[in-house]
Amino acid sequence: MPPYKARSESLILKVLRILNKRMKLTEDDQRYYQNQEKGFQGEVQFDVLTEKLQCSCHILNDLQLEHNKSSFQLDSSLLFQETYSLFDVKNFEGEYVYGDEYFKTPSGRDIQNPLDQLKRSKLLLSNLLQSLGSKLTVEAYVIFINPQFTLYQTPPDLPFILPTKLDSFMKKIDQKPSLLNKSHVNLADKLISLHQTVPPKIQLPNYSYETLKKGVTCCNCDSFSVTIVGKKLICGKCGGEELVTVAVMRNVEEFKLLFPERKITTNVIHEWCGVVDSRKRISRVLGKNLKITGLGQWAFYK
DNA sequence: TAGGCGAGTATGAATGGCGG
DNA sequence: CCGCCATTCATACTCGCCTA
Repeated sequence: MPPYKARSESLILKVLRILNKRMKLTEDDQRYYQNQEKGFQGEVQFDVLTEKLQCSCHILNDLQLEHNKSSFQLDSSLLFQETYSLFDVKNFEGEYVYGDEYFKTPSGRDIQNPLDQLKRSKLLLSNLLQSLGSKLTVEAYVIFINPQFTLYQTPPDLPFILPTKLDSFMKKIDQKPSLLNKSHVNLADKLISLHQTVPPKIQLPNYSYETLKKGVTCCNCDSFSVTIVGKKLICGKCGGEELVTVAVMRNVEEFKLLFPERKITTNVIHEWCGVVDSRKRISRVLGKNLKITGLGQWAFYK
């Protein structure tokens, strides 16, 4: 069953991916980026499992909500007839020892116990649902998706689903008796409408147009060693091919993500794309795919 | 004499026509 | 499709004049 609300990469992850190939990230930023990437991969892996469910439920991924001025995020959630299950997906890897505040590891790189966060989300969601007039019971779980994760001395009765228990847990969920009606669709739509696309400001690495590497990257392998042959962009590393038009627009999207406040003009994109030496070609591509506003020197694309 | 105002000039980016 | 070139056009800049 496809999700009722699909997941997409967060803005932060998208920007980090672009920055990672166009500049040298500091060690901290690099680690932060890898964590984001890993977290996202974990969520996607869990999506595979929820989409396999046969039971009657709505899958709502990646909701950013707010209640009483407190915002909270639901990685993954399932709307059943009588219950609303939310899942915090963690892609931790390695061996840890349970602690109330931290999961400890001999290497000293401890990670925070996600339980408090989970309780907070659960409470906020319960209150939000109540304020919307819904009587659903909220259940909350932390899903440890990575098979290479072990947590020693885990107290019993925690809402933790460890990798070895994941299969049976999903089976149990699938047997939940549930029949959905119009009110559930309404609630799902309501929650989606409350979803905030602009997540709370998160610190991004410092970057500037001047210091970023310009050029078009290969759509397969992110390499900058691409050349233009006729209508196509050929990658010297992996041999990947892509229409120049498509490649330029892909680059424009990257530019927009990195510099949302800057105006898109032929010259800017010409410089940004590097390999395309004809300004006119850029201008044509932009004209075809975007809407031009203004005239002459002050024309820009939207 | 300093500051405000506006006409005239410079600028720089897109466009359209043309030949290849 | 591509590059070249003349043309166009909105705004920025300059500078002189008028007023307090």
